[in-house]
Amino acid sequence: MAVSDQEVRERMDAFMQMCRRSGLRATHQRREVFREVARTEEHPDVETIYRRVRKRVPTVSLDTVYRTLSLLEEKGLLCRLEPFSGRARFDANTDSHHHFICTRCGRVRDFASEQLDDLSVPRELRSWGDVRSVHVQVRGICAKCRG
Amino acid sequence: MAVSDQEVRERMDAFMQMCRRSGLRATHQRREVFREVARTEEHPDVETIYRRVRKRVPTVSLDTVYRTLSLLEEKGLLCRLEPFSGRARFDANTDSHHHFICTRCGRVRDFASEQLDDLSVPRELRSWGDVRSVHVQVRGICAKCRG
DNA sequence: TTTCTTGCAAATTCTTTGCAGATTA
DNA sequence: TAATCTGCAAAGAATTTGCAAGAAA
Repeated sequence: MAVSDQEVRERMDAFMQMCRRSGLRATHQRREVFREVARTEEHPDVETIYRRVRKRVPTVSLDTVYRTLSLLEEKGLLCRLEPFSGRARFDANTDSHHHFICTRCGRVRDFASEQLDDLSVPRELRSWGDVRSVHVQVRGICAKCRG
Repeated sequence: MAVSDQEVRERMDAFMQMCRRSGLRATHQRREVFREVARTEEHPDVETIYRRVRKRVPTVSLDTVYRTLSLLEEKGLLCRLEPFSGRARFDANTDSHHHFICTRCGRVRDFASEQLDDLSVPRELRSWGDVRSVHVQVRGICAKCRG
């Protein structure tokens, strides 16, 4: 679950570089927010990150954590697990199918594929738990947005 | 984008059957909420469903739409596009990777797979837009939850 | 200094809940 | 009738924003 020291160092370097390139300030708060996400593979939520950062930066505020995470996402240093989930969206198609998602407008289009349905996933997964289903998410820019 | 009349009819039948089996009432409101999701492939959000249902059931309230959608999801008649997105979660791994998600506890575990990275998606997708990346989401019950 | 950043507090947005009256089987 | 549903209004959770004070180049 923990990321190697080596890897964390590389990620921190990438962060410092990004700041220099973008003319942003690598403040104490920003460094510690990024470090908390960079050092783990457990994909913490905002509240968790906030709680952990506060141990080292007791005065940090929750909205700074939010602002920093948005910034880091925008700069490509991290991404959110479900990027298009501002509001709940529903699907009455209960057959197995997959999704093409336009990363610009958020539109989602279904597609079916027998080939993708019986995709074989790495053997190691079996020791992690019972696999119930496999969903493929294809991301890109839709024809409408491409213009 | 529109679902065939035949398919819509079948979905409505499944809904009526579910109500009977579960001892739930197939009220006007519930029927129209389900119909709105069942008749389209565009995956509408709650507000959109509400707006459309109101055309036929002007007195329906937003919270009834919410309650009905939860109920329908629970009964397996529909599902939400991003089921695990109560709060935002972050990932500092910018290399291509995939996710195993436990549908019980929500824990997410990364895995890499060259084979999955160059998955070939159906040809038809190319006409929908530029494909940028492919993410595989494996859902199941993790070893810890299985007990 | 001068621009960028932070913390506070309040606002927004999305979703859920308690309750009394209306509705359905 | 008897249990279930609905609409209303208010509460709750997650996230965003305006602003004045504070920190970094």
